[in-house]
Amino acid sequence: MTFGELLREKRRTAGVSQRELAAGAGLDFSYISKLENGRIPPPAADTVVALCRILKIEPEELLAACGKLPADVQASVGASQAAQSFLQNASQMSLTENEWKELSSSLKRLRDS
Amino acid sequence: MTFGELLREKRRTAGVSQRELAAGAGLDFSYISKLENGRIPPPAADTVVALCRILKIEPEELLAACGKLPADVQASVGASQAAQSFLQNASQMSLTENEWKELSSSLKRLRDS
DNA sequence: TGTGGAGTTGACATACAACTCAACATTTGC
DNA sequence: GCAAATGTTGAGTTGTATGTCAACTCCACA
Repeated sequence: MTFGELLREKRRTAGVSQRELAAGAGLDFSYISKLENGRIPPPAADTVVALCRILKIEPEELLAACGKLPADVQASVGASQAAQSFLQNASQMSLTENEWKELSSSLKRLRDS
Repeated sequence: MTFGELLREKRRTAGVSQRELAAGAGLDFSYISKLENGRIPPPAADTVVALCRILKIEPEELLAACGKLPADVQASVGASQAAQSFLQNASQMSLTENEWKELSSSLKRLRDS
């Protein structure tokens, strides 16, 4: 499932036209068309988030489909040395989705307890 | 401590000239000078890693000083939906260095046990 | 049939990242 | 004190990201 195919599916499900989606996100409608048809690479991560806001969906799935991190996440994670180490290890381990979910639980426990 | 100041310190500690460092990493020596003096923004993450290889140091500290993630890390983490969720939560929580280290322990336990 | 909504396409624009090159200045070893 | 090593600076280059604009097509339907 490419980014474009996914975007088209989500947009149709939301029942909006390319023009409506583009206007909501402050983009040109022709740009949406080219994205959906894979004519150009996926947009900037922050643009993906803006599109998801209009489509009223969580951005994770679309972000994952284009392999990008939102700018704020990138900044906060990139600035920490321990986070850099963590991510390098995680990257080398090729974690499964379930393993990432386990880490999310560990994350929650950090502050809950 | 800016990226440039840190780079200069690490380079001096390693006892190499700007020209030697640049040659090892396949760069122009004038580029190193400008980086050290903060005349230009930090280089691409992969270039930082290349510099660290020449300086024989671990890349995390320099990477953190410029807030960037290596391309391979970015790709592997960005492609996972669960990793996207994890990082968005982690980002919002503004984790301390120690908390990131705790998560590294959790990461290790995932596969050890 | 012709009009309006929806989508597609090609050409172009703009900005920034990530450098190089050539010239000059400064420092250091002897 | 001077030659070689080292460092600094300004201008220019190249590529990629991230789009816009104008022109077009296609289709439903009144």
